[in-house]
Amino acid sequence: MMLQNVKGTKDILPGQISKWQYIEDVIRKETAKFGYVEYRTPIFEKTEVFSRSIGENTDIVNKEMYTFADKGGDSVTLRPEMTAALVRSVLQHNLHSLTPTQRYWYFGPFFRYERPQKGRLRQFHQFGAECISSPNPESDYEIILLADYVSKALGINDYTLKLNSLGNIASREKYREALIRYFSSVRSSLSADSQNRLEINPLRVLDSKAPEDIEAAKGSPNILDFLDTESRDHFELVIKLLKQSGIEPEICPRLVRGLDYYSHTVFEFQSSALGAQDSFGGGGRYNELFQEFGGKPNPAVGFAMGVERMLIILDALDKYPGLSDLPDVYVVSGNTNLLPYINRVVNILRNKGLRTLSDLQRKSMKSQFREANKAGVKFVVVVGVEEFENEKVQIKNMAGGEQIEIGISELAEYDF
RNA sequence: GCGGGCGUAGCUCAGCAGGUAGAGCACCAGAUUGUGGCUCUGGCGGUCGCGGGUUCAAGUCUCGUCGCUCGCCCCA
Repeated sequence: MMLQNVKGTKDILPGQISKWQYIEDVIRKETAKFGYVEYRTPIFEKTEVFSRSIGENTDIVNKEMYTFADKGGDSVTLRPEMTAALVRSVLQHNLHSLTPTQRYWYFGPFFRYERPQKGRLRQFHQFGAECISSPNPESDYEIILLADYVSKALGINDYTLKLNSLGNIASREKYREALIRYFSSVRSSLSADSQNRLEINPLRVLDSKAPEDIEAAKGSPNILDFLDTESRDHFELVIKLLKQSGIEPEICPRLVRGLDYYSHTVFEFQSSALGAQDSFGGGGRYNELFQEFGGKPNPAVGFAMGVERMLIILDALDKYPGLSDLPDVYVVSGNTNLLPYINRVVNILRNKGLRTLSDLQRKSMKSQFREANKAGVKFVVVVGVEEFENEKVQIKNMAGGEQIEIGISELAEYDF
């Protein structure tokens, strides 16, 4: 084999690019409806940006980060997610003190060193949004609604919204203790992985896929029973607002997420069109992250959606509108001596705004027609010796086959 | 890091119980010398992922290796 791409990376080939552009267009339109503005940060950051925020004992930090020392000896990391980088940037530029609320969206590549499988790559793309500086449930609602708008605008109508609350820090700590007590009592029936999780992050025993863990988790305490009044009120208003907007969340008390910085609301968007990795989006509230970075406490909530996973869903649903990046016109000629005249014609067409091709291979007229046909143009403009001598061009409609002749002086005004 | 499946022309694949490679599509060119799509004819194109082993002989058996893919872990 010749040189190949790096494992877990994908070339986005020209035949696929219109799908990407379509998704990006939809994202721009929908986020604009909510008044969110785009945010771009560097592809890599100092390693502490992620290790400190995401959690030292998460898989992302432990084994999935692309971390390396640069020539100066600094440890840098290809971003595995956006939230930490964006919080770093907002703090650095004091954007959180310029307006009451900050609303941002982003789109770009992210990197995680994992074994690739369906819907999981080492370089993948996420679209996401962050709503910063509001502690209130209406911002949780707004963020989920934005994800809903984008999903539905893309035609993903039948997704499942899984929703849970981890509560505030006090609630979560109480629950954590109860959970450790419970799982310790059935420890021997847990999978090896989960016995390990019990030490590191007991919440994650809950969403294990191992049958014995699922069985064991059935009798586990319910996190929702541990929410204090503040946490419960918050969660209930989020649910109420969503329902009023026609979004029916599925309450999943065992939904926890792999990033340590979440509290209160957490959620996932799932679709049956995907494989084992069935969630195409997820997010939650992160009220403590600003402090982690040394800033003043500042509440926020956000989500991220996997673009490749949305693509899988759209492919399965065949949900693309008529996407076309086909050229409009091909200028055919059999005679290279006519190049100046050909180019004059080509330029007139391009200045009309038509996507115009011409032959670069010095092929026969027949071959040029074949290429024109394959390219999918609606019109061929024929420029031969006779046309040159008479200052004319032939215009052939490829669909019907009819052909007319007009003067080159009329070409600029001709209605194709 | 672990487990399953796969690896033959650009693509999709065939190749029976081992005897030194085929099809369709795609691509290129012709079918009475300025015109496509249909049809016909011809052409280009493969060290059968790579390396070792068994054999007179391996795409076909065997071992290893690499790659792809699906799944586990975890996430988007």
